[in-house]
Amino acid sequence: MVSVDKRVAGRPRDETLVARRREEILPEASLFFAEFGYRNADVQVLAERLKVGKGTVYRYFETKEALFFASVDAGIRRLIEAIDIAVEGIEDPVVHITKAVHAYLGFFERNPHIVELLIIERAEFRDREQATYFQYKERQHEYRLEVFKQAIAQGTIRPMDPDRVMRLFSDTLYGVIFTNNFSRRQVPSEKQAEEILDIFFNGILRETGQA
Amino acid sequence: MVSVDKRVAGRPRDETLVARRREEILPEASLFFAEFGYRNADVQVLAERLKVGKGTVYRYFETKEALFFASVDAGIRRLIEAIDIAVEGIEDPVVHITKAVHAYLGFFERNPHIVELLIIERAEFRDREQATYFQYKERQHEYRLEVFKQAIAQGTIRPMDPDRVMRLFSDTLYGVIFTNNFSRRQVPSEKQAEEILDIFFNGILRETGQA
Amino acid sequence: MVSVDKRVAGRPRDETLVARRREEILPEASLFFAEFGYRNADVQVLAERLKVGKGTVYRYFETKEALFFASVDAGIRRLIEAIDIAVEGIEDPVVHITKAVHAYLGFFERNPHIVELLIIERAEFRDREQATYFQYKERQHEYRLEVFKQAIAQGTIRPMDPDRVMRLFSDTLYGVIFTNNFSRRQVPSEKQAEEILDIFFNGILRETGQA
Amino acid sequence: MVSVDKRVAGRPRDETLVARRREEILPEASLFFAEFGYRNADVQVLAERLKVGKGTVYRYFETKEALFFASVDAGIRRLIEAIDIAVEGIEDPVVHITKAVHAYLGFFERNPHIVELLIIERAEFRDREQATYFQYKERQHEYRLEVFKQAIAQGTIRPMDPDRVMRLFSDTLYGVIFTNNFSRRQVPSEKQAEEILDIFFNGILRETGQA
DNA sequence: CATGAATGAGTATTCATTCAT
DNA sequence: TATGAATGAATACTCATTCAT
Repeated sequence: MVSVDKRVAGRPRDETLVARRREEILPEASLFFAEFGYRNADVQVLAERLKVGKGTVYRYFETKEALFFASVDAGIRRLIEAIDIAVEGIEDPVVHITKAVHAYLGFFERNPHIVELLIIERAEFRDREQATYFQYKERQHEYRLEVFKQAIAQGTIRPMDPDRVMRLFSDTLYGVIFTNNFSRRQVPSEKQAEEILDIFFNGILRETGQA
Repeated sequence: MVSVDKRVAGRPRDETLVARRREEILPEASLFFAEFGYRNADVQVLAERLKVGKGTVYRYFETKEALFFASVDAGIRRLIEAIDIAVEGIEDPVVHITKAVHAYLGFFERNPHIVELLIIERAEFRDREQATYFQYKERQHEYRLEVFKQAIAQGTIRPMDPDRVMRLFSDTLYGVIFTNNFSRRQVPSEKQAEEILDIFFNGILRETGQA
Repeated sequence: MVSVDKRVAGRPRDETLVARRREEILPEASLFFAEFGYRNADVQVLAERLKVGKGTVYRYFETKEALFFASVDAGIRRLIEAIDIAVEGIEDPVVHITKAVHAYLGFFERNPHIVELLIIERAEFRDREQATYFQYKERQHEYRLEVFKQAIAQGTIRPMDPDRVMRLFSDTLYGVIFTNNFSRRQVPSEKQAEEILDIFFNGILRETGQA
Repeated sequence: MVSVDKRVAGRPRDETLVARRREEILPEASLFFAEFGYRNADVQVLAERLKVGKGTVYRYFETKEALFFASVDAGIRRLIEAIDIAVEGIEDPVVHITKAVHAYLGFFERNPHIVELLIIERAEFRDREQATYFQYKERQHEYRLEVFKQAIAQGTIRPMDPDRVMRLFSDTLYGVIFTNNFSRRQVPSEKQAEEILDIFFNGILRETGQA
């Protein structure tokens, strides 16, 4: 991730430049799309914010669309990273899940504009096979699933379909970040995470038993 | 100069026509926006589908934007209605909630394109104070909240903040319909509702007790 | 001009109706075009003002263009009439001219919107062979010219080309009504007429004699 | 992240280009509006005549309206210039006036389309406080008035209100150029100027006295 | 490499006119 | 005859993308 500067001989390798420029452009582009949406976002304006020529943006990203996807992509990658770091080395499944939920909500609390990108992607590119977010999610799926399976195996979680539990977890989180964004709620992510976990873990009925 | 003010009748103005035409246009418009998104939706194309002139569409809806909002609006109203009918007269809070969840998911199973409209509204009109969906939700809020309070009062639901429970419920459902839509999941709504309710009511941990 | 009501037998003759309706529509149409210009004038709006259906307007005037020309035409005809009445039976050429100038300016003082029509006609229909105004003017030309010739013959006016004098007279008046309109001057027409006649008759130089 | 703010120059911004392009576009635009009027003038067509893309026109003029006003403006400025040059350094008021009248009529003889622009401006933008022409005229007013006052003071022009004389002069000229344009008269401007001056200076009556 | 000038496809909206009732 | 619902041609303006400098 950190590009080592191979400036050994006379001319720095282009490879580096391209990567560097892209890294410079993307964060601004994310904020930019989040602010204006896709269609209303004028590349000229982005170029001005970046203090570069419009042509330069196009030099590093083939099309506006590619730039947008790269922005979403970078956001998702950072989300995955944040979660990975949070759960790194955690053995206990319940703690694992807890940490993951906190990391997820915390990430979007710190990067609210990334939610916008997800919405925009879906709204503008309705026919893409799978939105970026879900592509990544699929890749993480097996790994995360393991945690649930483990918890069930060790009896912490009652016997249920791990897949559906996991799906519901992630749907809920997804719904929460959307709704936070839509309604401009200001609940601290820490507190929100605890509430969610409480209900998910313990249910809402007094007599635990059956629905 | 000399002439009776009210002359021969001419074609009488059909007072119900406006309402009728709008009813004819809206369902098609909903599908249309859901298919193309807002910006990519060419009113000309909608007119062709409706087999009317473009001017006719504009005769009944001031602008494309107004048409879009009317489409979203109609969708939400139908959702609210569907839920209201489902819970009508149900006294028991748990049954009430159960019915509502089924109605909600069932509605979007039958009207998947309405999810698209919600997404599009948010993506295109990011600065609207509150998206249509949430405006309606707020209105229903107090009423739905009562159900949770009742359930807590009668001891069915353990003592918790009814507001946050309700929020989480609705966030989850919201996340579920979005995710269903995004990932084109084909889980029957009935089954999905049951899963959600099971987890919400009972939690996922075997030993109920600790957070 | 005053349509006699031939309502003798059962059904009134259509001829009358057509004329009557046109007479009802024209004055309103004149004001209407003067207010909005030609392109910005929406026939629908005119119809509303007249409290008739849009189709009715089209029943009596083939096209919007025809309606506009008819409006201009009616205005010009009224101008000519006003002048004719003013100079009727006046023998003395100087008095004749004086009366005509007063009548001309007085007419446009009372009917300022007709100036607008002249301007609009020219602006919108730049390629018409001769604007309505000038068609009428040509017809009056010979007759008015006679007055000048007479005045020259009898020595009141010094020997000059009667045609050019007359043209300049009319150009000046034309310029005056335009400028009055443009600059929204509020000089009473009586006074303005006198000023013009003073200068035209006597010139501005102290020593009268040669150019 | 590490990068010098000012990178390789790239294509330098040509500061004079904007001015140059506007100069190139305006004359064609003037002819174009004069030919079609405002509403009938399709910017696409203008672009074709200029052999540039439509976007280029819009790059240098915000809107069609702005382009039109700029055209009128440029015309008027050239008129004022032409007159200023003609009267430069002329002391004698009568000669001054004479030169000015010649310059005025000569200008419109050479630039007949500018008359059209004045008419169009009035017809299309009826509610503008003061048409461009009159804005400029006001600015020149005081200066021109001085000439008349001088002539009266030195006794060349008989005692009269200098303001009304000047107004009538300019109204007449205005009427003349309009009428020339409308009726497509082909009188050489030199001759026309002389005629006007003859009548204005000397009047038309044989016995000079007063009306 | 970097730039920004040029381009033209794409689209909402208006309104004169028609014609069924 | 009177009406007004329906129509679709017409057009300003935006902005992604290209490419000469």
